[in-house]
Amino acid sequence: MTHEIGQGPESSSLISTLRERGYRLTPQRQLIVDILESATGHIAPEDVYQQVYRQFPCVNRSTVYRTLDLLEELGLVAHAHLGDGAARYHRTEEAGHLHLVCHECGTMIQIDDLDVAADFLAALRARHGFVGDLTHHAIAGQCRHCAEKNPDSNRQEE
Amino acid sequence: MTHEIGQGPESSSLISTLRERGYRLTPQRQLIVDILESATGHIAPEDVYQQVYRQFPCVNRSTVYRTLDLLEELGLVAHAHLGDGAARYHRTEEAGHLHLVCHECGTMIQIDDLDVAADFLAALRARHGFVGDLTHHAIAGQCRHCAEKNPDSNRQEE
DNA sequence: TTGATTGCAAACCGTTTGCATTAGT
DNA sequence: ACTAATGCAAACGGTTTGCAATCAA
Repeated sequence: MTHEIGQGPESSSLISTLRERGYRLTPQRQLIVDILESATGHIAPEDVYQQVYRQFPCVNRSTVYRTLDLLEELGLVAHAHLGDGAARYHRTEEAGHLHLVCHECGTMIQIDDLDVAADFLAALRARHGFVGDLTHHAIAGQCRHCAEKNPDSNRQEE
Repeated sequence: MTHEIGQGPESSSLISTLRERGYRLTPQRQLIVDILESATGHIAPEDVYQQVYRQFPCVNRSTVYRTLDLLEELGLVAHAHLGDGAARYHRTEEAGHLHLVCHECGTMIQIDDLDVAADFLAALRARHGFVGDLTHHAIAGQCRHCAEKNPDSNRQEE
């Protein structure tokens, strides 16, 4: 890497976190963190890479993956699986969402208020000692529209 | 395919379903259906293929995939994503299960009684018109053991 | 006979890996 | 100087595809 990568304004918490844990501060990491910090909501590794690439085509995809892994280890980001292909990353600062994905039309409903799930999660915890996280996998099903149009209860598709 | 593939005892409902819908009854399809019918619980395409292969090595993986797709279209099987790699197929006759997967130790808890989720699903339906199916994706989280050992609420891993 | 179904091989997508080189500390 | 981090290229697992050959109807 010979090109210069300017450091974003918000890297300070990252920098200290990295240093504390003995990791090195590289331009690539700064860039990727900056991108994650300016992104809203969920973003796939490929999207991160595309944004990186626009600025610095020399940065490699695998570095994006490795950096996302690192940031997840450090607790700065987390990923979720929304049913389709790639995982989606988001800053852990941001509140988690529930994702309802219709397996007929593909519509995704995002639910910010996690209270709907509170009793269910409490029951899982009480009965099985399991601390569930419903934000990690999308919830499959039929959206209102498709349920009205096609009210079968047997079908299950992606 | 020159080898003979005997037809299982339970193919009759499939045969009629196929014929009704204008599909052809091939030995490959019979074999795969027989395997699915003698299998208990969830089974990955690769597992199906391995069992097929043991009996008839000439049958191709892609035929397994295509047949699973077809059977799903016909409503005879459904698939679920349990967090790790491959999808798992099961007969739709069999009751659905909830799968709780610990993202720290990998333990999977299977819950046959879907009542735990009933109120939650009812709430989703009432508030968003969404008919959710919690059996399609595993629920991520921490199992009892890991939650006691490592009670952080921030971490999220596969 | 003829179109659905198969086998094959190759491609696909998202991700991971081994290794030599580079560059933070 | 030392070793973590990178770029590269190749592999991975799971799945899908285009096409010519086959075979159930």
